Amino acid sequence: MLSKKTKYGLKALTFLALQKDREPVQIAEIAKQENISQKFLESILLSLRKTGFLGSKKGKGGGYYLIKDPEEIQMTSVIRVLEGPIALVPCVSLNFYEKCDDCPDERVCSVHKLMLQVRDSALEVYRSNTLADLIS
Amino acid sequence: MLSKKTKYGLKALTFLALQKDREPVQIAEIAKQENISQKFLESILLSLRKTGFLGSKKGKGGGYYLIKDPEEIQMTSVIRVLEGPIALVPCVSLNFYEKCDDCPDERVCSVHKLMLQVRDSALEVYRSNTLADLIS
DNA sequence: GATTATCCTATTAAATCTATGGGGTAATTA
DNA sequence: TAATTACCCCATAGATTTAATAGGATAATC
Repeated sequence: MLSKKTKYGLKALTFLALQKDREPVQIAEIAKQENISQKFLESILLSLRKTGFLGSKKGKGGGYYLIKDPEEIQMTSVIRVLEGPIALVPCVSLNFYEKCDDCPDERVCSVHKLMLQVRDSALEVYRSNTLADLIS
Repeated sequence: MLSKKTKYGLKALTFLALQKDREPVQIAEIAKQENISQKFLESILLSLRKTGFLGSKKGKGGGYYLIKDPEEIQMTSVIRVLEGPIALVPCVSLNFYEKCDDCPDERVCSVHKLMLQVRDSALEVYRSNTLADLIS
């Protein structure tokens, strides 16, 4: 299941991408428009800034704004930052690989075999979608 | 992330599918071979029996056995029974649909748009895999 | 210097997942 | 028919993760 963090983060990114100019938008306004807990959104936007998706400005007239063009923001990187691994099990994860304790041999593991395919199919979707695709 | 329940359930199904005949296999043996907590596995096998995948036999020489051919067991149904929804958000789920509280209009929701594609791609994988495919 | 709005840490509340415990029931075997 | 075997079922506890909240610090603007 997709976490609220990811869901809210995607909605916020979409909201910011839809702004005509790249003027800063306050957390409070995004939270209100998208029906998100303001404090929770605050931490999400913060992590999106730290990972290079957003810029911020303090003081009056401040807020958050997109730092790149929506066309350049791939869903693979957004998902990995907000949600973590794209794979459903660590043993098929490209960026968060981990061996299973219980599994003696991945090469003959049925779960591994199935989840490898699921990962690849999800990856293809995320790779072929940018933020720009989501707002069109 | 895939739950242990689903992971263990898939491993158990695979294990049973690999038995030459359809002789019952004891919970204890499956648990040992696949490194699964016996009591936990017990509840998983029970739910697989109740949903028509497995049969069981009590008393000496008893255990669980596959009730259908591996070719007839689609991953879509296995996943739905063990894991629940295939979709990552309820608003794009075919079998477990639910409207989002916060979202005023699904048709213009970016999360909805993205997750619809992810669901479809996962669905295609699960539909094209039977238990037989996982053991070959 | 007052106001605005982000920044940061810590904590809590809730939900879900995983595992365990203990006894009950049915089938088999002798 | 008695003993053994192995599934059946309920209840609960422990662990982990997620979601949300609180409170104050910091920086920029007017």
